[in-house]
Amino acid sequence: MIPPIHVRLRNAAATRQAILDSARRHFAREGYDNVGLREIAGDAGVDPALVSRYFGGKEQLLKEAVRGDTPPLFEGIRRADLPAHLAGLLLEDEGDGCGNAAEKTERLLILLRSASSPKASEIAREAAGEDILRPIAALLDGASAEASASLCLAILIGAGMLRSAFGLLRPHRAEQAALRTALENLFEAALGDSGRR
Amino acid sequence: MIPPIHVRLRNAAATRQAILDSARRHFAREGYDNVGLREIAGDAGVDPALVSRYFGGKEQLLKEAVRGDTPPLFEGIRRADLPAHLAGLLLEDEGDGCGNAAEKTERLLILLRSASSPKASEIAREAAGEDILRPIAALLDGASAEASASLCLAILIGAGMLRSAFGLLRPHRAEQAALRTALENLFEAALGDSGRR
DNA sequence: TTCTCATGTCAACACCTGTTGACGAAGCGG
DNA sequence: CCGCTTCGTCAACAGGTGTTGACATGAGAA
Repeated sequence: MIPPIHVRLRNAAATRQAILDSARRHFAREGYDNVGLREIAGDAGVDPALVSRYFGGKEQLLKEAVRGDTPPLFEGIRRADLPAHLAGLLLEDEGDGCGNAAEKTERLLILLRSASSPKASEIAREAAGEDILRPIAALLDGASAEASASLCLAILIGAGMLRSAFGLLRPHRAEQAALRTALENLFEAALGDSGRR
Repeated sequence: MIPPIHVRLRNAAATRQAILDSARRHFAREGYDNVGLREIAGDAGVDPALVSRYFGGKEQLLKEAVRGDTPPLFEGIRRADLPAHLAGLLLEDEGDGCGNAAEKTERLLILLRSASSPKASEIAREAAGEDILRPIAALLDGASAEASASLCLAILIGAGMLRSAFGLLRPHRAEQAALRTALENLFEAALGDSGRR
């Protein structure tokens, strides 16, 4: 189902990237401490020891998986686009349909699935603040900008959790548009009266 | 900080209850697989072996902790009261201020903090459906009743997660009322046009 | 008391985790 | 060829988990 390239002879950079990709996939789908280094290394076609060796530990691996080279979640987004964009981040997490999440929302999935772990929650919290809360709040103004952004993050986490862990909020094609507009309305309500800057 | 009664001589029913109480506290605050049987047993003043012996395993303990004797979350609630009641469930999770969550919302915390664990997610999913989704949907009508209830659950999970794992959405006294009304508006938006039955 | 059974304790098991040190082997310049 | 560095593998470790069987000890009955 997930066939990575196992033929990769003594190329340090490629091996490192393969580990990072495998880690992103697994962290996003299972969460930080529901997956072992042996699984991550196995899917990368590598010995588990290399993970600790290259990244200096599982926590560092999570840090690089969360930060790393992925594009920012909010770029060129305006206040008026926010609800639709947020709903899109949630609903497009199926990606290419091969079980791989879309690259842009993979980080979001990693964050929300690793929030419960005590080892990972600090990393997740920091990344969520930097990558989600701050960009959203920057688009708003008024005293309630931060609170509104927090509510949006809450919806992201809750709805993402329902989808990825509970299998809920995954309607058929016919109802998908309805869910999207419902989510957009919800995000709009979370933003409240935080006007355009 | 949490001193349970360690003097409990050979009373099977009382020890069972003590284990269950300790498990509820820990599951609600740390989540299913972030706490060990040794911690739960330790706070109950009991040998860890007794947990497996009385409940037949950690998973069964979670099942009893989630079901159990606690009162239902939605009782005597009408459609018009729903937003305020849902917001109350979230904001009153501090309980007596001694670190113990209010009994009524403890179950909610157990559910949302154990949703990520693969061992516990099935139990959490089932309990969430029975104790939250179904009661909410029962108060609504129309084709979108289930979807609206799912959105409410998403807000509960997300906001609860932000509060318990990230420490967010915990305003000072002055802003507490504002958060409450913001949450009520959010739940109202999630309910959408699902009218009163 | 003595017998008995429920109740609780102890130590150990088997399993899994992340991590590391010692070793092997490929690539490459000499 | 040799020597050397980089890359990868192997086995093992220390720590933690849930669980279980053997043993101790309480309370109550005969």
